[in-house]
Amino acid sequence: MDPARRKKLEGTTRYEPAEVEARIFAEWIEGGYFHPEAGGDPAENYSVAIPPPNVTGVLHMGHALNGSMQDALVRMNRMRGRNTLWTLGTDHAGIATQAVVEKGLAEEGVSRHELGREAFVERVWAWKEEYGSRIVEQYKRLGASLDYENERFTLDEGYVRAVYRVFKLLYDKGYIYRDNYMVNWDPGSHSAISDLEVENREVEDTLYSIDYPVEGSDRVLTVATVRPETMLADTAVAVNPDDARHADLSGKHCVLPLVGRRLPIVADEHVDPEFGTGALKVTPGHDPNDFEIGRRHGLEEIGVIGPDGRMNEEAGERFAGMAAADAGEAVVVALREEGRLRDEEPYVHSVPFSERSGARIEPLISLQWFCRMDELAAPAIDVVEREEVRITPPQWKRVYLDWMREIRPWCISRQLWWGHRIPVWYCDACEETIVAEEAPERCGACGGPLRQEEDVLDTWFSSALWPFATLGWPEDTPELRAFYPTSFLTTAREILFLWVARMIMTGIEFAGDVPFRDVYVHSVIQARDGRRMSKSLGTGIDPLEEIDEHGADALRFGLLAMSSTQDVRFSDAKVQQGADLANKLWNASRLILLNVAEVEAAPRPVSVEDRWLLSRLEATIASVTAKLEEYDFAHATQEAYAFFWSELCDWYLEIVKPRLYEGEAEVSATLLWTLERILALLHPIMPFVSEEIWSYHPARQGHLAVHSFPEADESLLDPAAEREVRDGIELTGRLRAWRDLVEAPAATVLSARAEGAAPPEFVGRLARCEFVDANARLRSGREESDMDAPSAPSRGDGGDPIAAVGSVKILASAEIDAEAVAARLEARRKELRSEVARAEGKLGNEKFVDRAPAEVVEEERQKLVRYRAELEELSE
RNA sequence: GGGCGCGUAGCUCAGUGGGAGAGCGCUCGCCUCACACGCGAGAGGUCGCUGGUUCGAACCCAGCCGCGCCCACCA
Repeated sequence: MDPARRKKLEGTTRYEPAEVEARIFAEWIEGGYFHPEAGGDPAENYSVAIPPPNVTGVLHMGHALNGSMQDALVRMNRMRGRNTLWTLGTDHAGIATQAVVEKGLAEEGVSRHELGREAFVERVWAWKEEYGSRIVEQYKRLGASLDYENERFTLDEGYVRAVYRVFKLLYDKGYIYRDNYMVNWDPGSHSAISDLEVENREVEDTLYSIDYPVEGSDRVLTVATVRPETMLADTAVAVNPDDARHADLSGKHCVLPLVGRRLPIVADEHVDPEFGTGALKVTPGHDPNDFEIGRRHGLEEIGVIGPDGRMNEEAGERFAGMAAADAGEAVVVALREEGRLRDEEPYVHSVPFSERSGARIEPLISLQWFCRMDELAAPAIDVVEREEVRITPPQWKRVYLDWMREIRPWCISRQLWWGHRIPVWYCDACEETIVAEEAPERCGACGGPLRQEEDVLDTWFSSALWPFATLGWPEDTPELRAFYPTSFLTTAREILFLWVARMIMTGIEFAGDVPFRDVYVHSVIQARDGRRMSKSLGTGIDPLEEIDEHGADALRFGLLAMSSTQDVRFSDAKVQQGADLANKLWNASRLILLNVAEVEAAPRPVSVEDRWLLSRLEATIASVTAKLEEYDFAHATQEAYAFFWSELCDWYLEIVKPRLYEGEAEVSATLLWTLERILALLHPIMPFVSEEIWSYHPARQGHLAVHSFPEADESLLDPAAEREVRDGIELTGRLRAWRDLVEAPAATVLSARAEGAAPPEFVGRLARCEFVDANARLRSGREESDMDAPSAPSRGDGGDPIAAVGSVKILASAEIDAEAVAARLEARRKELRSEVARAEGKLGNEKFVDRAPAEVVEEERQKLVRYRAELEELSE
């Protein structure tokens, strides 16, 4: 090792991620490791398309978790030598981005309408150029091995071509159509939104009961509503066909108070006779259910609330122009004046809100573009049923299938300016509608001028094409041939329908194959107090702050360790555990790298503990790898941690230190081999610290990022060595515990005699016992180590045993307090008596002996024999 | 209204038919020449409640109590 490097390694007793991470990342980029050449076969290659973050986005904990998972798998497969692509890109995020820029304009006192469409869109692009790459830079901080040389955007030129092609193809198939239909109008973003972008919240409203007089009689039908202003658009009253109370009214009419309109009384199954009086006012223009009833009965559809949330002229001049909520109050006043208001009471119910703007949804009928989904859904259901697309954990498969089987038409038009403007042109002269991938010059039918549809497409319409549009579809590109289908997708469950399902549908329809083979639905990391992390609640935890404070490796390790099949609270302790692990890796590596003899890295076992270590290493590699492959990140991290920390550091390194300091070649080779493999194994999880340490490893030829991933070597598995060392470890622990209990001074070396087979050498050294055999000859202990000098000449010399610890007898010694020993003895006897009683009870139970598996019974018998023997010994 | 899931050590979570585990926190002892972001040894749990199945239940079944999430058109 270069003397300067050696000096740095010697002097750095703490791993400092901040100093390392930026430098290492630059080296990876310099190496071009994350940008693959388009070649090879998708089945052998490995590719992942990142769920594109919004351009307006900043990295949140969900991105960090999702990114850590993807990067772990991407790095592992890249190291395995597969041609690996992790596609990078961002989503134009129509509503969110438009809102950000509009807010900026508002601060300048300008509205987008004053600016005009073209200028506004230019402003958004300018904003995107300036701020749109923030999140990309943040992924770099995480260490994500994305292909930064080829960043995609859902509005870049090629991508727009893909979107228009898909629109045209779906239109030509008759799936896309334009219709007047009930939509979720979001007054906040001033656009229709899809069902999936609506969330229901519990709200306390007032339920008003209103009397509708029945025409030509004294009777009234009392109906109830929380939105009195909608009564102005009522076009019927409905009752349940089986409701005896109203059976005679079918075919008659009510008179709408305030308005005077005649309302037919219709019978419809939807009406719940238990609710109120069993009469329902029907407002097809402003209620989704009533809309359905209206269509069933051919009712008139009247709209009284406009897209601006205000009453229009249909509401009558008394209410026209008022905000809907104000109109509601005015209607109540008017009804009260007319004596039609029977009752009002507080009423808690769930109400739709826009997830985009937070505004209360205004259901209204509007002319929109829709896409019929059932034909697209059918094959997408098949592939999941047949597990050509596997969904993990499996309960989400059914959730997916249930939703897909009841899929409804998708409202794909949005009344925004930022997005893919719908590729439809209208001729006002001859009323021709032209759908085309490129703007036509003039009307094909009459040659008249054309105007393009004003609306843009739902952002998810373009995201649905992500896995293949990013690879150049509809062109037949080398990238598409090499990397489609992608290998897997990790996702939060909240976008299972919004995004995942739609990618599967479009992938099959347009790219000729499923977009990915595996979908892993990950858990949600909640805030520390169990609430959801949210910007508006102020409960978010900033991953970048965590990285600043603890390092990217620590955050990655922590997130993977805390991930689970169920939602979990963010755990600072797990991130700290990751930081501690990075530091421990660094220091254990220093011990090895600064003390090894100059040798090759190779497994060269010469003792039972060497064979044990190599066996445990290979078993760990096999297990961690399997866990990663099955998306069990929590156990993968835990097992890697446990092997490294307890088995390698706590035991093996302590055991072999004397050999290492002596410069023994075999142990040096074995340690370098082990270090190489554990660094490679951990690299997908903790890429920075592993890469940094690797830079000091004598076997290094290139970056660890492209080093081979360890494959478990079964020939090194050694169950006999594992058993022997495990027993030695257990014995060491018991001897240490005994020392503690009898308060043996730390410096005292106990004399002991092993009954039966001698324990491994390390037991004596680590437990500070000197083993003497029957001839009182030193078997191990100080002779082989240069540990501190013997404390006193008071060591036992084959004297009387004063205690037994397992198969070891402790011999009398001046430093050991006899009373403490006696107390310890008694405690152990008590323990043993209870164990004997338990085993006897079990074995005395005939049913247990008869019905339990033979090996379970036999195991119990052996335990009993052991416990009895030890008890007898102690009772002497 | 339907569906899914969760209640295990002080905290956050593993374990899912044969003697209760991890990390953190806590107690005691150690600045032992890789690491005090460390080392060694401990304490701490009627595994939500009640019944059932079983030789045996944290684990399987039923009911109940508490909590979370998703879907759904009850005015």
